[in-house]
Amino acid sequence: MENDAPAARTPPAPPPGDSRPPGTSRTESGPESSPESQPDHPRAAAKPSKSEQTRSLILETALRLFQDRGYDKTTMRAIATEAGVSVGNAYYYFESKEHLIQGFYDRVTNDHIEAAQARLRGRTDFASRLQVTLEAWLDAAEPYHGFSVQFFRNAADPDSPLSPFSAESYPARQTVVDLYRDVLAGSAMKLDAEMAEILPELLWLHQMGIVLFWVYDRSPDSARTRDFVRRTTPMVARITSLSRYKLIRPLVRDAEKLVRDFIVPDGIGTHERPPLR
Amino acid sequence: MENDAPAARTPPAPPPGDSRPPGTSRTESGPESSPESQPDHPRAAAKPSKSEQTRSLILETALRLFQDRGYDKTTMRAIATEAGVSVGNAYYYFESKEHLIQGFYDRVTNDHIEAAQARLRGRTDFASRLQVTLEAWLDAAEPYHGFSVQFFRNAADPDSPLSPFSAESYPARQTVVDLYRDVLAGSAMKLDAEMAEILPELLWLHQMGIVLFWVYDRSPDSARTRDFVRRTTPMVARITSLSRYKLIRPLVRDAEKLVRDFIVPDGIGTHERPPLR
DNA sequence: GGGGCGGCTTGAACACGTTCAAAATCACCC
DNA sequence: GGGTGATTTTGAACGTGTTCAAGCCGCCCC
Repeated sequence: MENDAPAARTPPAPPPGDSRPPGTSRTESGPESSPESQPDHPRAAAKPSKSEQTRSLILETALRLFQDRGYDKTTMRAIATEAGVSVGNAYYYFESKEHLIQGFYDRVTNDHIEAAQARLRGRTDFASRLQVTLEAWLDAAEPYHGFSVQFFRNAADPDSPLSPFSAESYPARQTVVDLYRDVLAGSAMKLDAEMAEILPELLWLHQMGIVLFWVYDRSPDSARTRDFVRRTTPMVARITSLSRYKLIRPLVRDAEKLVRDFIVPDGIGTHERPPLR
Repeated sequence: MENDAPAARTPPAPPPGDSRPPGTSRTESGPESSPESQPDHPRAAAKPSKSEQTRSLILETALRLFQDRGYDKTTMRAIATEAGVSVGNAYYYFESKEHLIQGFYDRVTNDHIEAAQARLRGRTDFASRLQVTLEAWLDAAEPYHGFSVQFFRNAADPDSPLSPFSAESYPARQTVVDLYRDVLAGSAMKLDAEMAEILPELLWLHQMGIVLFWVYDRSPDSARTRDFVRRTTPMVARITSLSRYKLIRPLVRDAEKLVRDFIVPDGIGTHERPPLR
């Protein structure tokens, strides 16, 4: 939407450098997440610059209102007013209303990883590790089930920067893939080296599938999804374990190639799709 | 969205009866498609009432503009102007801009069914029947690949009437399920009677999966999706054939129950399965 | 102090989807 | 023809997401 043909009225160009104000890594500035872009002060616990304060104030307010009134009924004006800033200011920190949802996603991801790691400690059975990891996600996401649909509407658009396959989503995605790498590594399961490299990504995809299921699930407390996880995890584990055998590996490779093809590389921008025909 | 809390400003009630103006069956009134829903006047070839003319004029215009400029860049004002009517008039016939997309979907569905039936004639091998059916869909949909994303954004919202699982989508969905019933019935494959009842729905779901893949597929002429279909169809056929065996059937039943749970029942008449053709 | 300079903030203005009360047109009967 | 009620059509107005030119503020250097 932003790199479409200009709206014919936009004169010069974007004011802030190119995209994001400072201190704006996609994965929320959790206590000790991966010191990604700028490993400036790995120690300095909190240096909430004025800018960062404003940013998170807006985000907090938005998420609160989203939960209270739902996404659609929360206007940007309301968010701004409630946060005590101007609309324009909200847009200075977030490219669009939808980008605020990314905040929710980042938060869930962080909570998930933390909770999962706690539950994984001491467990070595792979199926069990996989199951607790997925359940940890469900627990982390449950409070936001109400407007998760909004998030998924964007996920369905491969062009949206909010799509889990997008380049912009790369850091967040990688964090989760790493989690699954750990789920595998910490298990007693024997694995081929190449498969150990490939499987985490596929397990991430599997989680995406579960999430899709969950979005559609209306049962109280997402009981149906939980049931689904409980029942299918052993199957997935079995398949994973089969990847040891030469016979199966090519299949796994194919699957991985497939995923990789859909992930838009962290390179030049979006394949501008011409207006068709 | 329409049955949320009222907008507090809408005084009495909707002006047109309850929902749709006359002559507005969901499956498009193609020139000589299958005289489906109402075989009232099997003869009267065309009685395009003024109302119906206006409606289809608007739809045609919209679809044309969508193809020319893309969905986002086509404004309701542009559609109305181009069609020579007022914006309000467009809204008289279509609840929203997104509902216009339903027109595209209906059209593709009709084209698909027609093409599939032609290609099915003479074929008895199930795998082959399945494959040509899916390929027929790809061919029918290709011209609209450009804005298929738009359609799928809504599909991702279980609440949207545009979701393939919605009650409003019931007729269109049923038409396709019937097609798959035929794909099965016309094949040489032996089937358990109960499975024959259940499988068409699952094959429909399978098609939805392919569609999802296709939406994301950027390869020229959707080559990757075609490849995918070619490679996975035999597998699906094998699984289908396995449903003959007692051991597998419960699994199929489970899968079907799952689908059924997500499909929102058609308002009043719970799940009546209408006479199949 | 003054003069930049760059990050931050503002709010009016814009474009677009959508609504609605009123007007126009049609259908039908006396 | 004329009346009457339904159907269709109109376009101004509204609310919302988004943009942008202009202003503000803190900081550094002379």
